Amino acid sequence: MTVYDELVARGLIAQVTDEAEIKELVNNGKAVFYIGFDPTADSLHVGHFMALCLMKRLQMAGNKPIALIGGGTAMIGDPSGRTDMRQMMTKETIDHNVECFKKQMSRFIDFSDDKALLVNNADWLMDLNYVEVLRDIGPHFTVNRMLAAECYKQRMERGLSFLEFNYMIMQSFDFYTLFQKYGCNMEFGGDDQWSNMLGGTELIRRKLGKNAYAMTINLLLNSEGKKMGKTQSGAVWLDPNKTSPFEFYQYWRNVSDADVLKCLRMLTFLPLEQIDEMDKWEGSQLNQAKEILAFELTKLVHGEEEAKKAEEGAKALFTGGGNTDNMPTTELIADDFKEDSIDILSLLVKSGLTASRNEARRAVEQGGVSADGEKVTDIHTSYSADTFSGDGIVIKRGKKKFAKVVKK
RNA sequence: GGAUGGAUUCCCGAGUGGCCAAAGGGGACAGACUGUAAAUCUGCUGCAAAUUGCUUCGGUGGUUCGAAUCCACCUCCAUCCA
Repeated sequence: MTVYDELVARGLIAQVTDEAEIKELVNNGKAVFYIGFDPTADSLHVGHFMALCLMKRLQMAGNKPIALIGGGTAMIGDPSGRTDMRQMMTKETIDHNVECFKKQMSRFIDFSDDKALLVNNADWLMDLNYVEVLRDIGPHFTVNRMLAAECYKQRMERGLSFLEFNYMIMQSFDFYTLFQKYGCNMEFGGDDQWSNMLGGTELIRRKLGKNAYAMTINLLLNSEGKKMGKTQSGAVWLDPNKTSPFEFYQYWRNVSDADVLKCLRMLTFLPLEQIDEMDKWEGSQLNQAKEILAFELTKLVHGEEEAKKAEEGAKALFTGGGNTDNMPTTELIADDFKEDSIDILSLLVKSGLTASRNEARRAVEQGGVSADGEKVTDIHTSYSADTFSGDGIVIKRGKKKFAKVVKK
């Protein structure tokens, strides 16, 4: 099976500019392609992860990836797919984020021996001269066409600033620059980037009279049509300090039935035959597929050791037995105790299981809290300091949130 | 620059002097049912020393016994006109 066919089979490809040509390039390792990542946060998230996987797949097939970090474009802010204007970011924040991105990326993509490139568009965007750019690039874009672009449509009603309007031009300029500098002939990106990417291919055709190609990856949507990789508290991050390997594992362990197979296909490197086999599974058997998905992804992102720990931890909590070593642990110090004991509400807040005492109170009143397997029914329950010596006790809030509390 | 309308809790949105910690919906959280799924039903959703107290309706000041609600100024947003 060729790489291209595999990408199709995995449901990754959304739109392409010229299928025949792209197939030819990609399958024969002749593509030099780039994917842009705007450093809007200090960690990559699941959406980026998908793009990185795609890079890896294509790199394994002999193509050369260029990871572009948008240190310059982040100064503008991409309006695509957004209903509100982005918060403007300071130069310092962006620089910091760029560093974080670089570190994380090098864990996935092999940049050694020129096998892949890592570039920052701040290097060529920041010193541009306004009038020169206008004269150089401006004539090749018409406002009419730009306004017709899908990515601006929803913003037409709510207002689109001139700043953001220019994003497409900046991104097109990136492609144009990479094409000349590195012979980059293809751009990949999320499907919401389609219009921005076409801007680049058009610019290259008009300025240089050469063909360049673009291909978009399907966004990872769940069965309800919402972007995956988001939780109530924000994105699922790849940085273990922002989303612990355990939480990461749990996120995938808990995807809905309808989404497991799609995730396996799009995100993991498991052979398609094996995934097709799982496609036949039904009902509770799908839980196994979810375990595989969670394990595989945690392994890719955090390494095998962490993946095993997360899996063990999960088993310990949900199926009983096992060890609790890897559970998030809170240490209590002497000051936390009043008259040598601590009440359940304080305990819940201390361990981060609830945000406030009010929330803790509610959780207890609704029967959602237990300590060492015993349901707590009284909000005045308190525990003596001795309880926490040794292995401490395990507090459970709801079905899926646990914390171990020990005395320091 | 001018005219008009607007800013309410996580989001949408009602409230136009006391009965307002603020309707309704969404989301989130918890319980039941389950498979750590979905759907459904129920509860719940500012904070705390908790039959009470404190902080919150864009900002700052004012009127009033009492202000999300009235007045003044300011900031921001939308629509129309330039």
